[in-house]
Amino acid sequence: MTSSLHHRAIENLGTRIISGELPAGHVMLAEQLEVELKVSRSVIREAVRVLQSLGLVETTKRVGIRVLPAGRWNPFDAQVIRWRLASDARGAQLRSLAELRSAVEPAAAELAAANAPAPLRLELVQVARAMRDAGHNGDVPRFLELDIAFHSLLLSGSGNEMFANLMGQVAETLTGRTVHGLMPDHPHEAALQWHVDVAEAIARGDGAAAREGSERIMRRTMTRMADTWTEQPRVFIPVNR
Amino acid sequence: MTSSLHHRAIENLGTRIISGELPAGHVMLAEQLEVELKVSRSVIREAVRVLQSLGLVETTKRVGIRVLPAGRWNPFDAQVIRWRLASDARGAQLRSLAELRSAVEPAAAELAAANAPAPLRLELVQVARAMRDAGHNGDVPRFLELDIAFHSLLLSGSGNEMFANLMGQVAETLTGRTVHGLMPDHPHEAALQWHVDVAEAIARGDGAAAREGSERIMRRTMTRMADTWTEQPRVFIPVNR
DNA sequence: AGTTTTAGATGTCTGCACACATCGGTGTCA
DNA sequence: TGACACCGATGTGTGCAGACATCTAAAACT
Repeated sequence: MTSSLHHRAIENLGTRIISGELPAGHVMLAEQLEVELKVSRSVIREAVRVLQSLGLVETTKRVGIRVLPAGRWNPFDAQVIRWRLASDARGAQLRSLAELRSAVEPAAAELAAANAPAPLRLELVQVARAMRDAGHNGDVPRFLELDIAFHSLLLSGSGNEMFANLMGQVAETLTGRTVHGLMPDHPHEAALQWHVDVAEAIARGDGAAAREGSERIMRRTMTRMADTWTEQPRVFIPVNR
Repeated sequence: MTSSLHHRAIENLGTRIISGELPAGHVMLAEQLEVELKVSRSVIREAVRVLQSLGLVETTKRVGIRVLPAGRWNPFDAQVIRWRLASDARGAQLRSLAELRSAVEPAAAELAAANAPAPLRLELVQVARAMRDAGHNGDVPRFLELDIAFHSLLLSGSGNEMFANLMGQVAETLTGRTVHGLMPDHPHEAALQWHVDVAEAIARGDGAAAREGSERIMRRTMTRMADTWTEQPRVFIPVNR
C-alpha cells in the first residue's frame, strides 16, 4: 500500500521539486510524466492533485503543471518536512523545527499544568524519572526513547491539537536519527533533573514553574543543537505572494 | 477553477467529515459517492486522494473509504483549519491558533531582531507608526489592515518559514472576520505604542526588548480574546495512534 | 492596438482488468 | 458433535486506456 504507484509518483515528484531538481517555474506535462514514470494518466493526476494541495505545483490549462516557489509550500506538512530534511535544506529545516519547538514547548508546559488530565500528569512524572534513571545508568537507547515520550506527552497534555501534532505528525513519520537532530542524543546531567522538575510542576498545576523549567531545557537544547545546523541561509518569504 | 468538480467534492466531504456529520469510522464507497455527488469516479478518486493526504480518510480494499478520527487530521493544513472554523469546533480552533500565535510571535520577534533584512525592519517601523496613527484617528478599517500587515511582517522577518506561514497560509485563505477572531478588532491605546516599541527594538537589533514587547502584546491579546472562545472542551490526543 | 480564432493542455467521463482483504463455507481433527 | 484451520468466492480499491468537454494562452487577423 505504501508502495502504490500513486504513492511512488508523489514521492518521486515531491523529492525532485523540493531538492531543487525541478525548480520553481518549471513546467511539466501530464503526458510527459506518464512516459517518464511509466504510469497511467490516473496515477499522475491523483499524484498531481495531492502535490497541488501541498502547494508544490499548480495546474493551468493550456500550460501544464507548474512548479511553485518554496514560499508556497506548506511548511507544516509532514511529507514536505521529510522531503526538506532529505534535501540540501536539511540544516534549515532542522533549525526551523527546533525554533518552533523551542517556542511552543514552554507554552505547552504551562497549558498542561492548567489542563492536562490526571493520568497524563502521572505518566509524565514517571517517564521523567525513568528518563533520569536511564541517563544516570548510561542506558542511551532507553534514554532516547523516554526523551521522545516525555516531550510527546507534554505537548499532548497541553490540550492544543496543533501543539500535540508537532512531535506527533513529525516524529512518527521520521526516522529516529532525524528526530534527534532536534534533541541531544546523549544525556546531560542537569537537564535530566530539569525534566523531572517540569513534570512535577505540571503534576501540581504550577504553570509558571512548568514554563520556566521548559524554557531552561529549550535554551540548553538550542545551544547544544545550534552547531549542527551548519550555517544555513535564512529564507525570507514575502508577505504577499 | 475554484469551483471545479474536484474542488467541490473535496469541499463537500471535508466539511462533512470535520463537522462530524460523517463520524470517525464511517465507511463510504467510491461508487456511492459518485451517485451522491453526481460526479464521475475520477473526480471522487482524486478528491479522496487529497483527503487521504490530509489525514481525513483512509482507503482499504474490500472495505471502502473510512473516515479517520480527529486526532489523525493534519491540524496545520489551511483547509482543515478553515473547515474547523466553519464547524462547531470553531471556538477550539480559534483558541488553538491563538495559543500557537502567542507562543510563536515573541520568538519570531527575537529572531527578526537578529536576522531580518534592513528593508523589512524599516517597513515594520513604518507600519507600526501608521498603525498607531490610524488607531488614534479612529480609522478602524485601516488599523485592521495595518495590524495584519504588522504581524505578517514580523513573522516573515524571523526568517523561519514555518513562522512566516502562520499568518500567511491562514490569513490569506480566511475571511477578514475570521482573522480577527485572533486579534482585537479595535485599537487599544497602550498596545498601539507597544507595537511601535517592538518594531523599533527589531530595527535596532535588540532581541530581548523585541521579545518582551511582543510577549506584552500577546498577553494583552490573549486576555481580550479569551472570552470569545466560549468555553470549549479541550481535546487530548493520545501519543500513539 | 484590439479582437477573433485556434491549438493545446487540463478536466471529466466511462468501460475494463487486476490485486487483494474479508467473509463464509468446507473439510479436518479432537 | 464441536472447534479450528484452510481455501475459494466476493466485493472493493487500484491501475489502465481512450474519448470527449472545456478552458485559455497564444497566434492570427483585422
